[in-house]
Amino acid sequence: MQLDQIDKKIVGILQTNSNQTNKQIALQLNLSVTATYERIKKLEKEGVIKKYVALIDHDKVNRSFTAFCHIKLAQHTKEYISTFEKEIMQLEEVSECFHVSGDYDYILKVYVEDMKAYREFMVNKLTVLRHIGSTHSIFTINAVKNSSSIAL
Amino acid sequence: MQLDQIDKKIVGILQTNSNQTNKQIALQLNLSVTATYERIKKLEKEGVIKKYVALIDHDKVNRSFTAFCHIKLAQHTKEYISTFEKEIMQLEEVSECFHVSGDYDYILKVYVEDMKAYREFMVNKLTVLRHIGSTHSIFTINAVKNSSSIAL
DNA sequence: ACTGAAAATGTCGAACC
DNA sequence: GGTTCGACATTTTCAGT
Repeated sequence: MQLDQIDKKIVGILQTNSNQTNKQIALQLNLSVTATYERIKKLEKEGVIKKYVALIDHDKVNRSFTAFCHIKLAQHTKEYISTFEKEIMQLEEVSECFHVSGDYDYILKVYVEDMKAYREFMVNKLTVLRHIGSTHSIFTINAVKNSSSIAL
Repeated sequence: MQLDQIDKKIVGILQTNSNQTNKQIALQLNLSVTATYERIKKLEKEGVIKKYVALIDHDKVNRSFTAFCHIKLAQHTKEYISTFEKEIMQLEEVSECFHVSGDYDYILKVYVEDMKAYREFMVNKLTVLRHIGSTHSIFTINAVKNSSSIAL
């Protein structure tokens, strides 16, 4: 699907705040409510907009501790990779997992309550996984910017 | 604010899909529409729910290339840190920026179209920033899991 | 892309368990 | 804390143009 300038603007608006009425969005676009409605429906249908979600304040739910965990597998066979990825998906503390280039194979983003909880996560959940070679943890001191949106 | 089990369930539901009607949510909670409505409003008012956003399919808008960029500052004075953080906020390619412990000072998550665009970002936008000591880039081969939600 | 109109929801007060 | 009922305002949704 090809996005024109108006579509891109809609995507920008909805990435910032999706809880606006069609009327409010139409106003920002200088478009009628129906035209806006149809464009949004199309973006949803085509899968450009994957879904709508609520973003939670980590501090208010005791998940202020963010860590990046770099992981090296013991081997790089197809079986090791696929097993590891399946298991990592099950860990609720892991909000993101990327297969990456470089010294390590995976980078995880982990949200837990505090350092104690992170230790428990490492000892009881992560290192019990088979196939893990080594890990390296980086702790965040402060989130300077933490956005879910992408610029178009 | 103290969250009970029902609140946590609401947060879970809205983190997965916020585009449901109160009625649909109430059904999942075995609660009345009004009770559901009031709990959600409270979560919003207290700031537990920060906002609602649309999530975009990166592939469909040509931002399939994800990189983690580790950055070391030249010095660690207050002035260097504050200037760097202000400048990094302005870069639209940077969706996340964390001040971290370890060998490097910052980790950025960068979304661009491809490697060529990443090179341009590095050369024209990142390395022109003053105060940067060194950088180390890690490229993602595959996103195994990429969620915005946190488990409660 | 716009107008107009029906159907569905959001919103909230009130009375009550 | 929870429920139900009711009612108005607002929105969504869609047909016709």
